[in-house]
Parts: sequence; structure tokens; C-alpha cells
Amino acid sequence: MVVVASERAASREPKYYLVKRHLLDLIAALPPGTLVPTERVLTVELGTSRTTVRRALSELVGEGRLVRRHGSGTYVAEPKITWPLQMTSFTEQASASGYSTSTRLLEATRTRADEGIAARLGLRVGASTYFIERLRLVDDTPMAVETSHLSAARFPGLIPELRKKSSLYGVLAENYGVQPVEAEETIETASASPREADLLGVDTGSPILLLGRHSFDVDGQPIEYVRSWYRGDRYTFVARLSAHRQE
Amino acid sequence: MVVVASERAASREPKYYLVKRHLLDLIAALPPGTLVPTERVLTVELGTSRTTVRRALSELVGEGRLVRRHGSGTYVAEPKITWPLQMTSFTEQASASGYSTSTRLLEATRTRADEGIAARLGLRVGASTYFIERLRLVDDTPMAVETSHLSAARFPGLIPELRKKSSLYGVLAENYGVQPVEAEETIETASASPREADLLGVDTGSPILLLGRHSFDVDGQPIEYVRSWYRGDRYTFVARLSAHRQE
DNA sequence: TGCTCAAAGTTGTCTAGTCCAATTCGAGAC
DNA sequence: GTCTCGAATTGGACTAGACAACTTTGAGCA
Repeated sequence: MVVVASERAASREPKYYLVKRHLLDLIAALPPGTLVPTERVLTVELGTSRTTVRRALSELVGEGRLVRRHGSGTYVAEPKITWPLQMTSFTEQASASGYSTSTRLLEATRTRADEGIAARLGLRVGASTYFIERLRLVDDTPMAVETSHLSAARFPGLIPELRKKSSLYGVLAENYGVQPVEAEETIETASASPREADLLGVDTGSPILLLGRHSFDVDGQPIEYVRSWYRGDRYTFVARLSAHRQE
Repeated sequence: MVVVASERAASREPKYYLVKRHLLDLIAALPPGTLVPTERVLTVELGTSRTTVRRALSELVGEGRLVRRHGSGTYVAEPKITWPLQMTSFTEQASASGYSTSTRLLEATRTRADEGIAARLGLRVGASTYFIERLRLVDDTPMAVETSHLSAARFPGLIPELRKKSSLYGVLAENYGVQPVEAEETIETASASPREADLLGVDTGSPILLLGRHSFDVDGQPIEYVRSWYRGDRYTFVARLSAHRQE
């Protein structure tokens, strides 16, 4: 085995990354839906083990470049979908972009605030709160799992209303006269738990874009605390920013 | 080993996830810097293979819960750092939060615009552009790798100025009278290439938060196109949004 | 022609192990 | 006491293979 002289201390490329680059070259010009060679074929073609091939494939699946179908094969993926990141309601946000969206209410129960939720909603620990879990779909494909927490004392009878109207922001405005005027959004990477993976139709451990929204009314009172687990392999978020303050 | 009866059809939990939950329980109450059991110890304690243990560990490292040090051990990680996501300059952004920041200029060269860059900068393919690559550090620890693309014709002599002053926004304002007033930000997940991994001090394939910024001047002319690869294991981004338009 | 079902092919999960690379630490030399 | 160096320990990369779960296909049958 020939070793490159004066190897950079930097960037020692693992073998799986060579496989990954090979696959990227291969799929660069292929249309979505094209079948790529099977794992065992790649194994012999590239003189490596299946574990190494699978590591490269998994990374490309996580990046939204490939899709694996159990028992069938591995295919070139559709390009990522660009999704607006605004503080507007989910339903309108999407229909404006030409997508058909829907929501499945997974859970809507009363529970007691733990330390984190109590602090964010301005309640004491153990106070009664709603826990709402919804699945967001775009063109009938799961996009995100969303959990919301709200004060039960502040919004009595919320759950039956929500089951009727389905739009949470609509219910808050019409039934309680509450509108969020400010919000703190947090963004981080995460990985899918088995439950999230199952709901989103991805593998456990898949990359997730985790968005948090902590919204407040005109008096600065917290309204809700939401966390949304978005498929990291299918969505790119976009926000338009205007520079009021700029240096 | 006891197996739970009547397994749910949904959410079939892989064995590595059991290991992961075991580790999460273990580290929940431990302070950052605490040593966790070695991979080989976990292997025998949990009756599994080292591959399975390593998968659980890798996921926890990617989530910023653990840190691995080659030859030394695996440790409980520091909590993530919350970082403001604003359109202001990097240097001020941070010192306001009490962090000491610095930038290392990795590359600053002239090159020719490919299709993507040309479209974004409003140039023809092959037009002369600057390629600027910088490493952003917080308290002397790498935070992000940042690449910028600008029109060379529009900002003649930019590179020597940049080497003197180091703040790109400062140079653009003082030397060229240009200020970004609007920008389109994109956010997505990615995984670290060997080069990025090396610069950021993480493993190849680690989760990355990839931010893009496409900024425009007061006339709507594109100024620059920047992409920043942030360590996904160490940073949570936060943005305050005011609802001018709200429904 | 249309249906059934078994076989083949593909990805998913997990195991057991080898060898390498970096760190740590103590015995021994000075 | 201090330093050096090698052994032990730890994480990193990779291999070869077993078996399970799911899909596809086509031979055989009605």
C-alpha cells in the first residue's frame, strides 16, 4: 500500500467517504427515482465491506440525496423542499406555496407542568397544562411532529374547540381573543427517536431540524411553547430578513 | 434478558436505542466532564456488541450530550451554547454575549463563478469572483467554517483590505459604501466533510447546521452569498421575531 | 387469463473480531 | 527529582458474516 508522502495532519479521509464521493459522482446527473446499485454490488465494485458501504449510504440518505426502500432498493431522492420560516399559521403558509397541507391530531390531553414548561409558561410546577401533539403533512407526506404546551387555566375548554376547528391559532384568536405578537424561535439539530422516526417515516436516528417557538401576547405574557421536529432530509428553511439595525 | 411482550407494531426500538436510553439515564445527573464507562465495559455490561454501543455513543456525541477523546475516554459534554441568529456582524454579535471571538482567514482568492454563484450574484458564468473562507472561533474553539462569494468587479482590491481589517462588513461599508439592507437566510441540516470536520474538531459525518445568507443592498443588488457550517452538537440558534404581519 | 405462493433479491440489524492511533501512566534511567 | 520510553488502555476504522424483514418476480395452478 502506497502512502502519500508528507501526509497532511489534516483531513485524513475515511474509506467510507471515498464510497460516498463515488456515489455522489454517480448520482450527480441522474434524475430522482433512479435505482442505484445494490449494497452488495457496491461492496464488490469498491472492494470494501457492506458496513462501510452502508455508512456512506446512510449519510447520503440523511442529506436527502438518496432514499432507501426496505426489500426494494436505493433510489436517487427528490430535491429538498424549501419551506418558509415565518410566524404565520401553518395552513396558510403552505397553500400560498402551492402545497396541500393537512394536520393529524395525535394527542390532546391535560397534564401537569414540569419545571421547564412551568418556567416557560409563567406557571408554577404542577400547574395544569395542555399537551397537544400533531403531525404536519405536506401533500399527505409527514413533514413534522409538533408538540404544544399551553396553560389550561388560561384557555378553558380548548381541546374540544381544537378538535372542531383544527387551527390552534384560529381558536386562540376567535375563542380567547389572544394573538401572539412576539416570539422567540430556537433552531438546532437533533436525531429522530423511534417514535418520531415512525411518525415521519424515516429511520431512527435520522437528522432532524428541531424548531422551538415561544410566543407571547401584547402584554408580554407567554401563550404557548411549541417544539417541531422536521425531517432534516427533506426540508430547507428560508427566512427573509430586513435590516432595521445594521452595522 | 427480559423481553417486553406484545410489542407495538409501531416504533420497533432498535437495540442500540436501548443502549442510548441507558446512557441518557446514566448521564442525566452527572456534571459536564464526568467520565462515562468505556466502550468495552458497556459492551459486557449491556450484553451487546461494540458496534452497537458505538452507534449509541455516536448519536449522543452528535447531539452534544457526550464528548469522545481518542485514547482517553468518553465524557459528559457541556450544554449547548445559545447563539443569536441576526443579520449583524459576527464580531459584535458575540462580544455582546460575553464571548471572546476571533476569525482565522483560511483562504481569499479570485476564482470564476460557476452556475450557482453566477445566478446568485447576478453575474454571467465565468465572471471573476472572490472566494473567501474563514474559520469562526468562540473562546478559541472553532464554531463554524464560512465561505463567502462576492463579485470581484464590484469590489476591486477587496482582498488586501480584508487582510488588514478582517471584518468583511466593515470593509464593504468603509471602502465601498455598501451596506446590506435585506437578506435571505436558509437553514438546513448537513454532515461534516473530512475538511470541515478537521477544521471544526469533530468527526467526519457529524451533524452540521448549514446556514446560507444571500444579502442585497438598498437597490436590490446582490452583495454576497455566504454559507456557514456550524457545529450542530454545540450550538442552538435563537431569533426574536416581531409579528408585523400576523394572522 | 388471472391468481397464488414460494423463491430470490434487497435492505435492516446485530455480532465478533482485527488492527490502528492517541493518550495515559508508571518503571527505570539519569 | 526529572525525564524518557514502552506497555496498557482507550477510542477509531474496518471486515466478514449471520439472520431477519420486506418486496419483487415468476413458475405453477385453476
